[in-house]
Amino acid sequence: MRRSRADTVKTRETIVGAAAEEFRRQGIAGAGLARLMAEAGLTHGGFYRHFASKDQLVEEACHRAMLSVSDALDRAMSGKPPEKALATLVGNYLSTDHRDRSETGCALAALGSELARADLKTRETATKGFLRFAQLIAQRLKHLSPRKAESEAMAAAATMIGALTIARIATDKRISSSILSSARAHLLGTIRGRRRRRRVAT
Amino acid sequence: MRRSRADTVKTRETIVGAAAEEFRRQGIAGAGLARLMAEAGLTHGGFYRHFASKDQLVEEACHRAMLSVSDALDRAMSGKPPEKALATLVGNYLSTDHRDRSETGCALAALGSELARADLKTRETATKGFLRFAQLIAQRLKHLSPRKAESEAMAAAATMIGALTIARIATDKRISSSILSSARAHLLGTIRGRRRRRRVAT
DNA sequence: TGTACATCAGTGAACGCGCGTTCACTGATGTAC
DNA sequence: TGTACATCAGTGAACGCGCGTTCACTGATGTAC
Repeated sequence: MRRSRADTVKTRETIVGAAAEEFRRQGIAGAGLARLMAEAGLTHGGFYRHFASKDQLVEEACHRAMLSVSDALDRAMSGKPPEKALATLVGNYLSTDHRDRSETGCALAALGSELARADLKTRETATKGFLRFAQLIAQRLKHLSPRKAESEAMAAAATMIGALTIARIATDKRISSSILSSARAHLLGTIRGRRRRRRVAT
Repeated sequence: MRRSRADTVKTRETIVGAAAEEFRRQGIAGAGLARLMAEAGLTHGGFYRHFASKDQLVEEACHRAMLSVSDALDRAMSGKPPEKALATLVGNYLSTDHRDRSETGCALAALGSELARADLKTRETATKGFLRFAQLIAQRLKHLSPRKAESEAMAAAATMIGALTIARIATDKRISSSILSSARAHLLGTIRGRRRRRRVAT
């Protein structure tokens, strides 16, 4: 039966939320609409009252997932000085916790290779999410020119996404952890290392 | 009708080769056995004379794909001094050519997030491929201790895989290219930069 | 404010489709004498 | 070396299944008077 406008909005949010988790857990192709709707407490028939297609849900779920992760990282860094903030970001992103909870983590790491084959709108959303992620880093690289900071931030973001993806592929926990810690060490080295070396030089 | 033993071996190779391309092109879930067998010049019914399941083909195709890429990189570097060799590797891997031809490129970038959900054997094969890739780098970081070289090589490999994956998501060519060039600049900077800075210091 | 009617969120059955997998069948290859 | 038979690579139809999507139906909500 018909629901109130407020309920309708809430239902839609619930579906997007369930999708954002399910896609990151099972992959886009691996997550079926029927199961996903059931997880949102609904039957699958009602899906098309809210969305034109699965692709549209993918785009919105991707958007939601990206925002929630970069917001969480932003919050974790808030108030901290640049170097500490970056260490926090790197530590949080490249944690075993993040690795073991892909359903609430970074969509680019959870869905990267599938997103490359997604439709245009979804890819644009994912790209914007990546740029926002890179910007969280860039704005804290104060010792670099804006251009160089943007470039270094993109590389750092790519390192984190790649390392998390590979750490999830590895079945051997020791190897998986060493991938994460190698990336952490490298990134912290490029943040702090520059400064320390400069001090030695002068 | 029955084929000669030599033909049987050749057919199997053809299927694995077609699969290695098709999986990287369409994704693992997106590549169907019927189409894949047709591409190998066969009907789908004969598939199970060669493989126990799709999963087994995924594992073998992944293995083949990884070997062909690291062999190609190894060949491109052969005979070159370490620093030049690394620059070649980085330049080849992070090229627009590699980005635009995922079907013959690195399986970790083309299938990363799907491999994280693949079966155990496939994930082990993919992990070994990653470690081999990292080793191609590590053995050329002669100015570092073996342990540090391994760690830095893993981080560099993760950077390349992540950057290529994101470059394939971006629909805007300018953004896509700037992701590749940012990662290239960063990696070449960590190879050459260290040395230059050390000279300044001493 | 109360009544009559249109709207539409959600249900559950059904659609066609392509998937991975199985199977009876074929005829050339491989084996045994 | 030649013959008789077993093997099995490849074919093409068929299996059940879950997929995304559609639809007739329901009844509470929203709207118009």
